[in-house]
Amino acid sequence: MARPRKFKPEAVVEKAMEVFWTKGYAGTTPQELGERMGLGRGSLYNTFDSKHGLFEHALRHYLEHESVKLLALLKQPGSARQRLRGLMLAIIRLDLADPERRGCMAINTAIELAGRDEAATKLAARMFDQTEAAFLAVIEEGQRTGELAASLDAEALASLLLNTLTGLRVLGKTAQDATRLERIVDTVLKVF
Amino acid sequence: MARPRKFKPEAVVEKAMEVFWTKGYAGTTPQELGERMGLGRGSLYNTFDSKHGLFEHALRHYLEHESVKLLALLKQPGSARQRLRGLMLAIIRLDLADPERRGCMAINTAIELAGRDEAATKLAARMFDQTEAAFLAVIEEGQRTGELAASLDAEALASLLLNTLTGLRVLGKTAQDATRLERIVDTVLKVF
DNA sequence: GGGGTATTTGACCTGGAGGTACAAAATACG
DNA sequence: CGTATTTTGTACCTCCAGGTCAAATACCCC
Repeated sequence: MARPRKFKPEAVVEKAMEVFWTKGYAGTTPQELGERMGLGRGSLYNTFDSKHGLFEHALRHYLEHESVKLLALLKQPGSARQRLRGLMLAIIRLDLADPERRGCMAINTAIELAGRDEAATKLAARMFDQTEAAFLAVIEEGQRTGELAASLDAEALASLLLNTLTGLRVLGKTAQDATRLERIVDTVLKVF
Repeated sequence: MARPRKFKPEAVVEKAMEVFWTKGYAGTTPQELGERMGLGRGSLYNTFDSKHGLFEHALRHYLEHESVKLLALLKQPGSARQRLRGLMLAIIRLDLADPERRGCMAINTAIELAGRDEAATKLAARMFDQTEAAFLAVIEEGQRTGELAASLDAEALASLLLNTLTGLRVLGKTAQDATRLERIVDTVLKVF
């Protein structure tokens, strides 16, 4: 019935995510968004209400894809400890290997927008909860298999790991190499 | 010989710090800076080369005053453990009590500018080092007095605490209340 | 192949960012 | 008291952010 759109919104949202992830919300211009996705601002604003609307889509995409991709590393074979450790070390390596030092988009958003943008704040908070839940699942599984003491407070440990990972991703922004960060991982795991 | 300036540069830098702290670098306009400090942009650009120049002064001021003020809490009476715990709990409370959720300016800067602004990145990194050193001093003191086991790796623990505090200040951006954060503090202290 | 609908393109608009220029004002010094 | 020197405030400038709109275009369906 109507002219079909040339692009897959999904693909555009992903491109937008890349840009926002790298430059932040305020640091990204509609101009650049258009260029990177290969469409004019007109089309852009026709599909997404506003820069902010697009940002929400992009952040949601991050939660549902990028973040999930990382947490999937927890499903690798090995003991609970190994998997928790493996995830954190892998993220350290990824963060340091990124020449742009993008870090975690949810954290970046929390820092930039928390308290001033409700929608963004909620999404970031959701990602924190999601990550904590993933840690909790691994810990509880470790307890069921007897690898980890049942007496441990699994929820408290999950929160600690969430917090640790969050810290790592911030320190990773300025870190020169991995030694300090890896040492942090090994030290925190001593509470288990 | 010449007309004297009406304002104390120190006071102006502090005002600038407040604004950058709250709204970030990109989110702050010269306009607002001028208004908040009560002088025209003319004077402003006459004294500080550029928005970026002023930002560097503001960030440096943060490191040398705000940050130092917080770390001074480590000097309160009590055991090493109590002082470490006390600092983290105090910061949690401060962060949650702030309606603007400004968090830590050095962390905010690392997130926003790391990898794209060398001067800012270095200053933020310096603050991380400074914080870690303060933790290390307390831990080593605890070891000297026999409160903490000499077998502990003091440097590793200091890094862990730096990382923990960093995480807390990020999670504090979206946290509704202190329970999760306080639990993190108590859990991490179990490695001692 | 023409109608109806939706998308695209590019021109256009307003406001404000970031900064400069310059004349007027205020001092210390001779 | 006049002058050199610096600060101040205002006006001004250019550029781009963020967004809107009209016309041209492409498709589906009959």
